[in-house]
Amino acid sequence: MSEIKLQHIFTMTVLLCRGAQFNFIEITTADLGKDIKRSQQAASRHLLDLENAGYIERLRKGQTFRIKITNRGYSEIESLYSTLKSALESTPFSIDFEGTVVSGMGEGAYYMALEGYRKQFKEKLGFEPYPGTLNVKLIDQIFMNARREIGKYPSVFINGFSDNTRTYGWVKCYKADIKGAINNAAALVLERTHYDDSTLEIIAPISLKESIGIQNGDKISIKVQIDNNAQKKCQIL
Amino acid sequence: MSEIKLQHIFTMTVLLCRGAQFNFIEITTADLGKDIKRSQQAASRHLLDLENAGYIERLRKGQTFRIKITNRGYSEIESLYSTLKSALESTPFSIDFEGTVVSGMGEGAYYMALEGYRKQFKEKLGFEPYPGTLNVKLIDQIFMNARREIGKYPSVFINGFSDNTRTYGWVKCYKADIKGAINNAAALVLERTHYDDSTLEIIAPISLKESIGIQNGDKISIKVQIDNNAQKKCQIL
DNA sequence: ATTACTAGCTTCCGAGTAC
DNA sequence: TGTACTCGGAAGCTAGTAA
Repeated sequence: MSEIKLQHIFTMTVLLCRGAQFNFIEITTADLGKDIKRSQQAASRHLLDLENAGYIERLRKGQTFRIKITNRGYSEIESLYSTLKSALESTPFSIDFEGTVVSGMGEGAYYMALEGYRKQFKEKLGFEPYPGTLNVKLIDQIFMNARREIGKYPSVFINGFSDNTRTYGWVKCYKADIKGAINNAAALVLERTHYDDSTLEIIAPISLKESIGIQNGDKISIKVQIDNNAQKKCQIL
Repeated sequence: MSEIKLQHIFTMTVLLCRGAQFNFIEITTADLGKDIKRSQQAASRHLLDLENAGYIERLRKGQTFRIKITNRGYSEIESLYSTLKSALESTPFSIDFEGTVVSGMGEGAYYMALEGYRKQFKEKLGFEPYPGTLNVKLIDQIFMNARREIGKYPSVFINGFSDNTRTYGWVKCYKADIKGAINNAAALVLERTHYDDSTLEIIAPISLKESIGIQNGDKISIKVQIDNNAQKKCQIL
């Protein structure tokens, strides 16, 4: 963990921006104060502190100073940067849900059986889903809020299609684990659904109810993965 | 610029690491306090402040809270991260020198004329140097310190060689600009040199003394470039 | 167990000003 | 001009403790 004081972060950043990693740069405490949005006196204080801590080196040149960041000073700011970087870039991009298994209306099985969907599922998810969705009734308001949000994130996108009689909407799929059971299921966000935000629909290569022994009324935990890299794009928007 | 208070940076970072960007996470103020190396009370204060600022959302669950970072809160920490990132990754990796042109000992011209060097210069630097080095006497202690350091950084490396009579040392080249004159010169660090750290040797495709009209005794400014990407490797060592 | 209020102390800042 | 000292006040922290 970084030992540098929080108050000195911007001061070091400004010095870095001006090239003080390699050069003794000329900067007055008044200018520095402006850049860090503090008074001249505060900037002067910071420089004294940083010098005492061995994070910067100063050389007198008449009335002014020339300043260079030491290797130690650079390591400190780099370490802080790394901490932030890992927090922002390596966070577990997943959303956890808890709910109880409920009986579907048979609709899931009907849609899963349609060739227009089956082909795409196999191609894009890598498995042919067991015909039928596992419907999970979410047990808390926070899960419902999250349920509403997952659709915003990058997904495996299953296109809608139409046959002779009607059109079928698109489906967004998110890789999902069911804790204590399988790790290659998928959570669905449907263009047209019969459920509200309190229900999460899950598909898997196998029958979850039969093979894992999940029954209606059982409580289960589901971890929905969100694409880590695609995430960044999402946040910039 | 980020509006988030400095004191809250670590608090937000810890929340982020625990997945609070997507989930309402459970964390007690005591645990949070430990992670940010502050008291339980300070952590409690931070959460109150962050909540008021609209950077986090909290839901009561009995005696404890569940916490999620808002979009606004995420933007704030991201903005701070960007500031640091640009300071660390986009700094101008160059070292500035000032000195006066001095007369060489004719040695430079001799070495530049050797086929063993000329071939490599042409191949690796992209130009055949004018036979003769421009010798710059550095005018300040800080430039001599920097002169001693440049050899540590990644360079265009010219291998040494030997002919029938003797061996010749390696040469490290660094892209360099001469302010107000040309921008495709190179500063040299020699394995075996006749000068101490107070002299910088420069080569260029043309005769700097003739074509630019630089004369002995003139004061010149030189900017030596350091490879930006290679830099990171260097710092880890 | 928790969260968070209060009191008191320390750190940090800005203004005035010496040099 | 510059830097940096002193002083008063604000901000932030800890410990004690209420709820």
